[in-house]
Amino acid sequence: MGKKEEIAEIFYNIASILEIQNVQWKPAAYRKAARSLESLGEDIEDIYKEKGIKGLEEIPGIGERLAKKISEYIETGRIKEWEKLKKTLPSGFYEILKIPGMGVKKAYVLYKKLGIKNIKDLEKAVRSHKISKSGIFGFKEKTEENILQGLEFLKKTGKEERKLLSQVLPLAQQLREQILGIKGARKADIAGSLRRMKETIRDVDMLVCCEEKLISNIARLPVVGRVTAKGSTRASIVTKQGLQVDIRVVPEESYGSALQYFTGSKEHSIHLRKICIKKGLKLSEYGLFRGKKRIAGETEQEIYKALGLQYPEPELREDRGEIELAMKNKLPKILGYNEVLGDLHVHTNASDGNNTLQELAQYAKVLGRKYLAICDHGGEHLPITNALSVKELERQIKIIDKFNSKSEIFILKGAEVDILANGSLSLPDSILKKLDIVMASVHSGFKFPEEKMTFRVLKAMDNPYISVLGHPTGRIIHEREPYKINLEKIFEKARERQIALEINAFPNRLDLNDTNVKLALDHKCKFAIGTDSHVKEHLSYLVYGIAVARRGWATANDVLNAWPKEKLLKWLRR
DNA sequence: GCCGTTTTCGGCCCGACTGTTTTCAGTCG
Repeated sequence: MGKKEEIAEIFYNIASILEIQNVQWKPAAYRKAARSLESLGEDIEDIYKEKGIKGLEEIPGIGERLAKKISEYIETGRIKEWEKLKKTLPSGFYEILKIPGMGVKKAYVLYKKLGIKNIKDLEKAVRSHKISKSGIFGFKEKTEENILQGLEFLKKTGKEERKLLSQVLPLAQQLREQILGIKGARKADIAGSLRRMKETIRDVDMLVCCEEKLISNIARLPVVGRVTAKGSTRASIVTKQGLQVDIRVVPEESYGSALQYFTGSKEHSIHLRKICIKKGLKLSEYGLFRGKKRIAGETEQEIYKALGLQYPEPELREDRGEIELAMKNKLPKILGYNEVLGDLHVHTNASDGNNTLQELAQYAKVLGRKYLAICDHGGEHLPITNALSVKELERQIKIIDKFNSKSEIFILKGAEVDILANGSLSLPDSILKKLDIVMASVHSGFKFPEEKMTFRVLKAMDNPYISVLGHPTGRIIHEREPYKINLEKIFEKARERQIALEINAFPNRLDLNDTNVKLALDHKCKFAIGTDSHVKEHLSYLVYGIAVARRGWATANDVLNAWPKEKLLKWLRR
């Protein structure tokens, strides 16, 4: 858990205590601040280090008071007010709140009436039916049963991390197809964070337009493992693969407003609703209303239009300034999923890949790619298996030239060279200058202190033959934190030296990530999307890199591989 | 406690489902 998650957890807990104390509004403010911290792209300590308290106050939902508390935590490792507040409740209390269905109110009643202080107490009380027998107002057998289910769920999934976008998207698309296959189902769409293509997903929101009675048929589909709730317009299911899906049945006339609402993000929707209130309108999942009259709702487009806003693509809806720009009709035209023509990071079996150049090229052609950059690892004595020596790379260059002379798909001659500890590269300039594209990446010394790491990468970027900085932060989702590096300095250098930043599309890398892409765009950097394929099937991961670019507000002009081959080669050969 | 093209004071998103007290509070998204 990083610093910002730690602070967010404290804020959530403070919100719980204030709610018990019946304090008005503050709990919501603390929760909003906590959510805001969790979704923060940058490192909270970096922000504080660079811009101080003022920088913290720029974070949405953080004002003067909370900024102070955050700085106190960063400086001293604790928040005095929290240390005082937390003594009012047993330390295990906050764990109980993580059980689905258990909120502050219920947990507090159980603590006060039955002395339940932690999850262990709770489980014991439930199993011995102490709660239902106690006669406490509002707690009977069904409540007990639900707590037990919640406990089981927490035990099973509590440690389970959010799933990768790539694991969820195909399953959700498959479920959507099955729903559309039910007789009488007119429309079905993925909403929620999955529609916004977030890098990780907790659960899926699915919208369906059909007769309400058909919800039972959906609950009986073969992919469905368990039904956890079912009403006339909503059902919650868990698929056999363990994916949580919330399904909502929506009438035709409010399909667009429902899609808008359930796509979120929550912050985007709340911001939108506030604008509505100012205009004397009301927006809900049932439509946009003036008084009782529905003035829009069938499509998302007509809702945004009625509010005087440009239509924002789902990937933009994070309340990161898109609403303000949409008001002024100044939203960027973000990169389209069909606009990327090639893949700029592919490995063959010459280094650590599994497929031959020919197999990769053929599969890329099937996927509609126009060009492909082969960037096998290069250099001797590397911590990377099978890196190519200068001789082997020279041989590969000849093979590619021969291949290109009689192939429809164009192969760029490239290499992924290693940035060594001192900032030098794993291959000499004499071979680099013979390549079309040189990607430089860090593959060792991930624990370097920030200054050493930044210096090392900056030094490597002074090499005249480097065209792309590979996976610039080194993070691997669920496995490895990004290494400490001053990205602002890297971005400045990248613009100065005209080096593109990779958006590595491999599903557990996605590096740069969305917020860093947006930051780099402020520095006017260019990007190269690459799948980092090691097997030909990986070539289809391109979509996840495009999603990151879109979420980072990049346009086709900002992304090298959205350019035609000639323009790309000209840029690379400057 | 945050926030500002009506406000530095006075607002703060909206609705479904659940269990239970059969009218509504709690929880969730």
